Amino acid sequence: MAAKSSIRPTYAVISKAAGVSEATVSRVLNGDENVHPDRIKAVQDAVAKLGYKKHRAASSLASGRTGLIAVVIDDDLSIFSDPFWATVTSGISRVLMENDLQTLLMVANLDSLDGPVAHSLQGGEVDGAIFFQLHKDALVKRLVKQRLPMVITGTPHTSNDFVFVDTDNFGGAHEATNHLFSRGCSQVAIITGDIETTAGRQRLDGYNQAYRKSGHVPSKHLIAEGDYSFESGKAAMKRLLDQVESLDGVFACNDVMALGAIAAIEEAGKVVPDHVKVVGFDDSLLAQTSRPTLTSVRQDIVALGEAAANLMIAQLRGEDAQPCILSTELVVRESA
Amino acid sequence: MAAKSSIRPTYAVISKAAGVSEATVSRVLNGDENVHPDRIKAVQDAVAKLGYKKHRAASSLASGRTGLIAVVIDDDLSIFSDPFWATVTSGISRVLMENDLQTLLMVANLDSLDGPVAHSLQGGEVDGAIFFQLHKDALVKRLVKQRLPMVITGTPHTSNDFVFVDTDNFGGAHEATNHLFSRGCSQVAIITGDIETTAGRQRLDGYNQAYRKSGHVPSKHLIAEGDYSFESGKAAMKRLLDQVESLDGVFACNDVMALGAIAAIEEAGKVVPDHVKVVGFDDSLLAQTSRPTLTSVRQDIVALGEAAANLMIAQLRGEDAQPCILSTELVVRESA
DNA sequence: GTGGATGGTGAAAGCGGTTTCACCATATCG
DNA sequence: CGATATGGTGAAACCGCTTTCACCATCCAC
Repeated sequence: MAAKSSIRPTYAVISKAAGVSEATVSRVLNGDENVHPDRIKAVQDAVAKLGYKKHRAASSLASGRTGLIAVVIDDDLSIFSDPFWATVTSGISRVLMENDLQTLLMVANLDSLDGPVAHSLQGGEVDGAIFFQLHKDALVKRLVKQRLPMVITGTPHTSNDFVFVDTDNFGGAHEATNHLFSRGCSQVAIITGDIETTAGRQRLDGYNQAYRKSGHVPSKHLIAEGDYSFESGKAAMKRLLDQVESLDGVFACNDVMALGAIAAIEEAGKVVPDHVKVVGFDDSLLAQTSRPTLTSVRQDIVALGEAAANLMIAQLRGEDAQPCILSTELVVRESA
Repeated sequence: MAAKSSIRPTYAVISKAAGVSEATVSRVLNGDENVHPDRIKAVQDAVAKLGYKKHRAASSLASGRTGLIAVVIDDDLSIFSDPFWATVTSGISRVLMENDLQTLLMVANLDSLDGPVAHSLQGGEVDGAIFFQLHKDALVKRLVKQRLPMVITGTPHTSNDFVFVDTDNFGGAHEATNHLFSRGCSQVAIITGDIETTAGRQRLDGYNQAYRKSGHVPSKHLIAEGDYSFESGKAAMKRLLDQVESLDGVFACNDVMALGAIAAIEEAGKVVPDHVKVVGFDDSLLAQTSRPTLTSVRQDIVALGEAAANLMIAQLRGEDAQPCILSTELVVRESA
């Protein structure tokens, strides 16, 4: 038994100080309605005076609630280069902390239905889990069945069963594409992200719809697939420039690929935005520091995290949580 | 009492299945030496067969150990734009998980000695804490006194008392500066980071020493102070160009400022690297995607996290943990 | 062969909360 | 006015694991 660094007061102490039973202390501290105001006050005073703080482990053991929410991140490439998840996580963490919940971070490969993460989540070690960018939803589906409260950040493939929050990928892409047309472009290409992901798919859909609405017809030649990396953006742009001579606008599904595209355009001896206009997505730091600075679709990433946390809290309260789509905003800079 | 989603086996079940007492089950599961091999096997078999997993809360309550390590991040600007901490954290998290410890994420303002974070840490809710970039060490000092195992990521100001891991800021800056001289520069400036931080100070020291070793004398005019932001880098560079006509090299203490510097240089009508060579620090994604691509000092950020986690684990085991400095590597690209 | 280490074990007492249950007051009803 | 709900309360069981303690074997030395 590890020596306790300091002797914390327990219910025994509080109840004595307040002149009530431990049961009543518990009632007060858990917001039970049926306690006489006088005793509520007595307990609260004692708690304040003695600087009492509940012992999490003891509370968990007795109640079955841990006060822990897992934030589960697939152990993927993107994490190491993209500040996105860090920002979302900080939003989540803040809201959870305000609600007296703690954030348990799990970075791991989620393919296995049997890894340590899966065990933790199934083993009742947490009260809920917030997932990021789902590639495979086998694990999540199972957890839903076990009635673990969950929130997905990013739209899942089979959306009906899950509670999720997401940026309005469709709307953002739509606006980006429209912007290029309104700037006078007539041949607008798209460099997609991974279209296996819903975000990638939705951005492509937004592009397509904007294209059709503009009266133009989106040609297959104008669609190049990327994977969110700089190199893929550059390569895709090279292909596009080769195939479509009159190309004068491109919407890249993230900022990194947009920079790749700009690199390719300049290597081809053309100038951004004079010859080809470029719009990115994310409005990351890159968009502000690149030259030319990048017009980009901004998403409120912190808000995304906060929304995820709030949906989780709603579920824990037993309220029913509706999926939530956050709107985007186009930030116009030099590139388009 | 929340209904348990599934009935987990308990010691009662295991001990019956293995034909031993619960005490012995506990001994086996906690690696007690003095148990007969036959019983160890019996228990292990029962555990495997029944898919037993320890109940964390119960274990914590009884043992006083929570199995939780806090990763504490000051609620600062940098977090939202810099992927640095995310990467470190993922390294930490991985190592902790491999050692059956969990990562509790706390993003909060650490100025107050009395906030929720301080309470959690002091209240025995975690077995240890890993801090990032310390600005104020009042809280940390207090926790050290309370004998909470701690690791600081980044060199603390008063280093003697703490266990910490850090990148070799001095060495990296030294190498960067040397590189500029070896490329033929003679007037090499530095754009420092926040020199209130030890990292900022060490990088400046490395620059100074490299300068002296080269036989040149570092002039005060060659030192411009920045704050790690793009704008500060740009402004600093503008000042430097105004003051030192013959300037032909600059070492910026991070990549973002290096990009700011490049922007200022080009605005002044000069060319990188022909007229002025630039070296950054971090080797972030920015360094690879900027144009010209950026020569930068690379630090192994994941390793930094892993080292921090390993130092924590060593402390938990009662071994004494020595501070640890990770070496850097200069990645040469177009800018210098 | 006896006394004292030593290894191996189980019963039982916690750890610090939560929750059930029985109980005593009042308040409400017919 | 007796019978029945209702609010408020404390005693005690319990959550699942850890650890102390007492105890019984052995094993060793003398």
